[in-house]
Amino acid sequence: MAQLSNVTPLFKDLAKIEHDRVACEDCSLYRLCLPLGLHSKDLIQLDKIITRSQTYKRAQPLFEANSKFTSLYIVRSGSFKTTISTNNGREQVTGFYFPGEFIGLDAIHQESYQSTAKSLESSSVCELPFDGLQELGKEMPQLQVQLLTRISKELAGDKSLMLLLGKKTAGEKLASFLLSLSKRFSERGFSAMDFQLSMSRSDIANHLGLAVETVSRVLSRFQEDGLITITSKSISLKDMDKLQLLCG
Amino acid sequence: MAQLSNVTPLFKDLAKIEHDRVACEDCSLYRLCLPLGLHSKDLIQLDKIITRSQTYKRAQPLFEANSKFTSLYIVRSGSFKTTISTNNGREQVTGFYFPGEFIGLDAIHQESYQSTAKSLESSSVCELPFDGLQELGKEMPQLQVQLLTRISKELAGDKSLMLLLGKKTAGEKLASFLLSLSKRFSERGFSAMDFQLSMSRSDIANHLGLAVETVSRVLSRFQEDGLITITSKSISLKDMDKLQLLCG
DNA sequence: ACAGATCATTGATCTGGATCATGGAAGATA
DNA sequence: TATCTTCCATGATCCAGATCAATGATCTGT
Repeated sequence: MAQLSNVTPLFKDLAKIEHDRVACEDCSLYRLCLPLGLHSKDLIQLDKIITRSQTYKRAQPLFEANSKFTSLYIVRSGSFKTTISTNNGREQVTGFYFPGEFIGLDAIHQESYQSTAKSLESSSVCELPFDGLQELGKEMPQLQVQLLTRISKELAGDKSLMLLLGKKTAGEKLASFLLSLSKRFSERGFSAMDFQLSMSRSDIANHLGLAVETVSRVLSRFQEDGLITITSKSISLKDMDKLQLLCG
Repeated sequence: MAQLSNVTPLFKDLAKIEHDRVACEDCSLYRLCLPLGLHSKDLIQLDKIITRSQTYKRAQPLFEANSKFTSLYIVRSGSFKTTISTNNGREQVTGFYFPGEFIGLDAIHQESYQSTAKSLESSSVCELPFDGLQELGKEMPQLQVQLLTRISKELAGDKSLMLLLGKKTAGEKLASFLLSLSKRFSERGFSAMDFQLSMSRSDIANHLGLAVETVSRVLSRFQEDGLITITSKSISLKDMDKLQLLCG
């Protein structure tokens, strides 16, 4: 079967870059991002404390667990995963992050990051030093509201994931996962039906509390049943209604 | 074997009440609660928007999923559980809440609660209307910081729970759960070794992604191995070091 | 104080998904 | 272009924990 031999990295060009100098106001992520709802003059203030990163190559860490917490990050292009570990080294993928999404929110309450964040492909971020953000927050309540809203949304997502991990079968897990990706992609102006999986099968398996082999098998089954077409990293959802039903 | 025939409800008297009129300043939960770090005059403002509830009896809902989101709640006495459900009615216990802890943070980003909260025993709460809180927040950045810190802490806890649900064995799950309760009780000035389980075995099982029978068996095994003593709702941790090791 | 309902414990059996094993495809490195 | 390594798919086997079943303990309401 023909494979796409040279897959374009996901979201690479979503934020039109000139990496290091694009004001929030001009960024194509604006409507998905933190600044939404801020006044233009506030936006300029915010802009001042943001650092736009250079490119992270695949698998490069954004921060490591237990390192000092200094900044929140917003994905600018590409994608990331976060993981936490047990003492004896078992690892759990706690989330995948796409453009406009925050990374590091779970560290705010303490001195150091509790997860490790790694890029899944060639990616970039906006760095928001937390001290600076708090300073700004004193004069810009709307910024605090935004932050609170975002973190609440992540919390809600994690509660749903608990339901998935605790109560769903392998098939339900995969169906839920694919539809959740689909939703996030379409919110970002991409096709809800056809997209690239920037993460490996084993990242998916780990995130959903499954073995890689199970993920492979279930995806193959979904394909046989005409629910999806999948070749390596490219997936196409053929029957979203049936997938929806399958979610449990 | 002798059972405690009439177990005193957990935490019933922690917040010395006179239910409806105890200023935050005088509340025994002060150091665990939201107001921590606020100036005295701010505290008075905060006090004004807080409603102190009457007693919720066992299994009484604090709010239901899909009802309109209006308020955050802080447990004042007793304890609560929150649950979410799949479309086809399977339920996941997403958290247990003790005095000084927030309920409803995952609803901030939307119009309605996404979970249902029910009391586990005779309990009471402080109700914080979210609109009022936001108004206050505009003049009291410290309040926003507190809120952000609390929600981040819950987020971090949920990430750890994902690790537990996805990667731990039944024994590791129970050991982690018991130690986590122990920690929270001792933070509240109670014994870290001896406490009451206000939730049923089936709530525990559900929360940890196990069957009730498994919870029973593992607890019995822990008892045989001298790690704990347990009679109905009363538990006593006999070997915290070994339990710690068992967490994985 | 009693009856019915719910909750907890323990044993017997079953199963979904893990683990083990293999071979092939696709990136990475040089 | 060859070699190494990681990733993915699929088959065979196994097991931790689910499910089924039965009994006793505890709670609730009257």
